[in-house]
Amino acid sequence: MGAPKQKWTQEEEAALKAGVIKHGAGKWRTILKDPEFSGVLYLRSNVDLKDKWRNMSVMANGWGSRDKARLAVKRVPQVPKQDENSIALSTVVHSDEDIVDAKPLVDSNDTPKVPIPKRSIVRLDNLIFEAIVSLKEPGGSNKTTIATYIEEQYWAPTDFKRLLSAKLKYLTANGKLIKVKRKYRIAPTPAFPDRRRNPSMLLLDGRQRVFPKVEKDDTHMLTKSQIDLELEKMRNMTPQEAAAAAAQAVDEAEAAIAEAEEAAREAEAAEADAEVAQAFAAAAVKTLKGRSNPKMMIRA
DNA sequence: AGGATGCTCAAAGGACCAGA
DNA sequence: TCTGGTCCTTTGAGCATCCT
Repeated sequence: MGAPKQKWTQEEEAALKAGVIKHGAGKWRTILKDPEFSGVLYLRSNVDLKDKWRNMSVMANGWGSRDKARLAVKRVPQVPKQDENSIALSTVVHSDEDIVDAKPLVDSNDTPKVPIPKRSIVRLDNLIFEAIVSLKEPGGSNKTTIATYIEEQYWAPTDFKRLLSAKLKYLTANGKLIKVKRKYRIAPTPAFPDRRRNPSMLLLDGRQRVFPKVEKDDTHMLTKSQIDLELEKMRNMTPQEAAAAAAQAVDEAEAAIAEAEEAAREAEAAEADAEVAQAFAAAAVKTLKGRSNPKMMIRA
């Protein structure tokens, strides 16, 4: 082999985790270019990141790399991007979010089988932001317009309207959206959010940031001069300071992952409850269908 | 407008090395 | 010898640009 083996340090691993949380798995080039991580990951290529993330995911699944290689589906032609992201992070970052899904993403074994269209799986709040941004309506967009936009762009579930209303309400309550005369527009976001408090910050469409779960007294807007000051500070960082910042990012990322894993466990429990409820409902329907006389049904 | 071409990026699989 | 970790190569999708 050409290059000598370079063992991944804890710092690099943490930077990778933080990068995946920030940009998503599969965005290896983006992570490498991110000044927040490039200082730590400068020795790594995008392929290295991908390989390391693959290893880390394999370990998390409890499979050895050889086991996984054997079990791996034989090279489906270019499974769409975001796939690994959705597999690896769906129980981490996205676990507490509504998902708009075009096709079944995984089967019961969490094994991807069906090639998924590019825009197949997205979070509803991201869609709402995307709709508002794309529609560019003065004063914001109303619910109907947003719904129409999303339905045109994505496959929407049957109870989509209800989900949308709930989500709009939630986002407005959280201060992420501003509602004026039935129109919604995006609330201004802090330029340099405290990521310890907003660890699951996500990048929307490479341009706009979404900050889930903003605590009431948790936001602070920065003025332009403050932003300039922050930028200047970053530029003047010594390697040691940059390393310290990276280490801090690592801690934050790990805390975020732990949090997300907890949320995922809760989601799984909720799913199990829902399955039980569904089974009861199905049994009830079956019982009722078994009765030939409709009047009897009503009385029953 | 739309087809051809080239570039970039990511996924996947295999090769290789080191340690248990 | 086996297994895990890292590196390398191949393949294909997406995108931008150029040309007809």
